[in-house]
Amino acid sequence: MHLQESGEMYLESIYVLSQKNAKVRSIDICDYMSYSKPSVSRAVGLLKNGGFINISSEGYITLTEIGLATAKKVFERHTVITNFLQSIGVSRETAADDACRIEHVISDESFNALKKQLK
Amino acid sequence: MHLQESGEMYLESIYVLSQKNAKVRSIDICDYMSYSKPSVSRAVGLLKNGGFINISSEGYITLTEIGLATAKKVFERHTVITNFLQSIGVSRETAADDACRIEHVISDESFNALKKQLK
DNA sequence: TTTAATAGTTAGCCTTTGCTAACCACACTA
DNA sequence: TAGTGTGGTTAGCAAAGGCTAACTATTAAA
Repeated sequence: MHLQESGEMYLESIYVLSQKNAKVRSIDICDYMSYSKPSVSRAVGLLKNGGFINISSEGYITLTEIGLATAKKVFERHTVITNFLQSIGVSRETAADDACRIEHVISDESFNALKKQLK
Repeated sequence: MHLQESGEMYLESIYVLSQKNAKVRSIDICDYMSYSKPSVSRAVGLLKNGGFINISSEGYITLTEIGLATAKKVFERHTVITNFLQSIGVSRETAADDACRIEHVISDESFNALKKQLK
């Protein structure tokens, strides 16, 4: 199942939230992403159908193996791109904002080249 | 009037086409972008309404001042990003493909940093 | 016990931007 | 004159992905 840019953002957010919160619910995603409850509700349903997350009966969200792998990949891109941009003089804030958008559209080849550059 | 990513792509295409063809019609954009006639017809109408292009009675499309400025800006981004990616070892083809998407989402700040890097 | 807050869902709207089907207008040719 | 090709438009569908309004269910507090 192919994941849209927005799906990647949701997975990344869930990953980040689960790094610091232990329990992640839809409402936490709403707060984190500043999206409405219905938007998150639908997205979460799609991610569940796609096999990227599991939802417990109490509403707690966990990443599946494939969901975690995807989230980690996107998150790594985010980190590397942010760091790279900062390394060439871009401000922390702008670097993070741009990384947020570039992470979804950059190819593996270019990403790896950027990563190499960073070392 | 704010321009969507797709609007930028159309303007850039019109700019590129007008560099080598003297006369640009909607059908040329169809061929160049591999979009259907109705898609291009609507996009062209929107760009005209937005004041980015003019259309002669014979159907020839020209960029207005603001349209040209926008197109040039996007095109410069495309060129700089492509060159930058190639300069760090990315293949010509992938660099161009990635530039095509990154050019629409990168901030001025990051773009200028990349450009500086290229010198 | 009734009320209020919190979490989530359902229904349905809106925009963007691609598409096909079908049509119009014009020019050229058999 | 009828048919054909070319360029463009209109009507309307579809998918993504945001939104609000309104509902349900559960828990907590007055």
